[in-house]
Amino acid sequence: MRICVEIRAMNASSPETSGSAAQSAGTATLPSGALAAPPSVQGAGGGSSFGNVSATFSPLYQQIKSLLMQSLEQGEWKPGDMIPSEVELAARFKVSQGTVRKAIDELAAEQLLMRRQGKGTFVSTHHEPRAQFRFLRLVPDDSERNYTENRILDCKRVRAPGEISRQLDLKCGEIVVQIRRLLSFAGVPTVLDEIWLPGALFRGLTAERLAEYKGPMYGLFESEFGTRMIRASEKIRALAADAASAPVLDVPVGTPLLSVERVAWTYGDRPVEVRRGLYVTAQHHYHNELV
Amino acid sequence: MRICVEIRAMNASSPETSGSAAQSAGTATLPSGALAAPPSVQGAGGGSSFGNVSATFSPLYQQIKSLLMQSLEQGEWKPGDMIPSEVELAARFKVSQGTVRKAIDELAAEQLLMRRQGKGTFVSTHHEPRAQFRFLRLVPDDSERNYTENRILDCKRVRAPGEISRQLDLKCGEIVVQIRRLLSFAGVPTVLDEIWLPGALFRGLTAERLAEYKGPMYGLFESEFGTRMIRASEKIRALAADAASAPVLDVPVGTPLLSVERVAWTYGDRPVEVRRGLYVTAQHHYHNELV
DNA sequence: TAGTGGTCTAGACCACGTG
DNA sequence: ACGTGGTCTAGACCACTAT
Repeated sequence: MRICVEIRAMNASSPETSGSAAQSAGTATLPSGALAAPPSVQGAGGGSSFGNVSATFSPLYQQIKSLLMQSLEQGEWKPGDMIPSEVELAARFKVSQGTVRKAIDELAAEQLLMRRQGKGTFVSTHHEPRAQFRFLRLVPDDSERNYTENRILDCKRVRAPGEISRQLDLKCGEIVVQIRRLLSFAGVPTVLDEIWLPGALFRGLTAERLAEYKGPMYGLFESEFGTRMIRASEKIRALAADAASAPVLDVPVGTPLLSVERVAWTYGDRPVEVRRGLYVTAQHHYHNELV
Repeated sequence: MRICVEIRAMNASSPETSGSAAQSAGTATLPSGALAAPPSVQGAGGGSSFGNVSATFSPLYQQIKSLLMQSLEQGEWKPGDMIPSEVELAARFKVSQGTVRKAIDELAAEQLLMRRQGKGTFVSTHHEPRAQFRFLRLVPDDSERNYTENRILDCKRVRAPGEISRQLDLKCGEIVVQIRRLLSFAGVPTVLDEIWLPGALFRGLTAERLAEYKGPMYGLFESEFGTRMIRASEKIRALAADAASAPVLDVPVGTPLLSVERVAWTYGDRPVEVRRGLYVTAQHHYHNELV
């Protein structure tokens, strides 16, 4: 099904330089076929030289950004893929390259795209080494960050506890995948995670699948389940190790631990993961940059 | 003393549109007087249509950014001030408005400047309400963030301990101001901070001065001591309250606390504060957004 | 109405990576 | 040599704010 996409709420006209015959861009309207995707363009119409409606104004580049985001979400370009060049996209959307550029700039700032000069613009992926520690802010006090030993303790499907279903926007009692896993650094148990994922999105996710997978967990989610984590929020507290966690982390009961509660979102601001971690901070710390 | 500033390592030429007589920008060289400030421009020279030296290439807008940063650092525009308009700056630096814009964009992203449509571009300040909680990431679990009770426990000048002098890039044994203060939320002691500042930069800083000052501490530093914190880095751990901190925070010895060690920088990547905080996270949490 | 930042265009050239 | 993103320019118009 192809739907006519109406971009361009209002628009600047072309430069009328002294004596030069620059072709007019005027108030064009993207005719169709630019994208086989449902439209999501807001903004009232308006001419280039008369009535302008200032309510619900959305810049062109924001509309382009939305369209690009849709293409990403719908998998027109997969993680790791190169997307069309700026010139191509400009032609597709019937806007200038500069406008496409500004849309891509924002998507790159949000880490959804990666620009590489001379090569192209690529869809980000959790598989590239750079992304390895994008969400794990725990770093060793002295050494470099190195690879991790990941032990899956548990993986089962359960009815979502109230708090979890609320955070995942699920109906009460819906099925979630519940994972427990232990991360060790240089043989030292350091991170005990408990993870909840919407069952509907992660059919076929088992402890075996998790255990045999080499690489970051978000990479697995992205490649095998088509769910890409693009943003997260964490709440951090200090907590004493209890009888359940202490033996797993190999610390005495009562040891102060970092409690890190994360919610992760995918496209469209949909929460798709709740993760509660307990971090041993004897040889590590949670790093944060304030700007 | 006025020094000739050599901007513009290499440069694009003007558009030679069909038949139009656009004036050439060519390979201009900022003659002088653009700014009464020491130059800091790197980048080798080069013509517009021959040999280009690719080593140490620095885009024009980065050079403009550096010059703007110098003006900020040297106080040509004070916190809260409006800086000259983009058009004015473009004229001053003999570049296009777009180039100035890109420089300002980056400075705004780094929170050094704030753009306000229709009004102008302003130097950020720690006094504006927005900046109040820019560096304090501890937020109440339930309620909104509200004002704070700030009690100065101590303020003295001491020889910097080894670790502190190292972090502040001071010579061993140099004098630092050491402050201890307690933050309470709704009457509940919550944050116990220990702060070290280079003594040379904070002459005249006393407990009285700190106590009587209403408003954020970084605001005081900015207004009264001309030192503006623009960036910080934190290391977070879980720690048990000890005999010294427990009574002040009104918690039992052994209570798990968040330990937050901050280093803050001013212009030129110079560290000017070390701060060690102990946070009670019974009713609060440290909030962090991952992107 | 004037001035500011914000958007958009069109075109030129540069730096980078690959053939 | 070619294609990609990156820089730079010049100019027009829009949105917002203050007067």
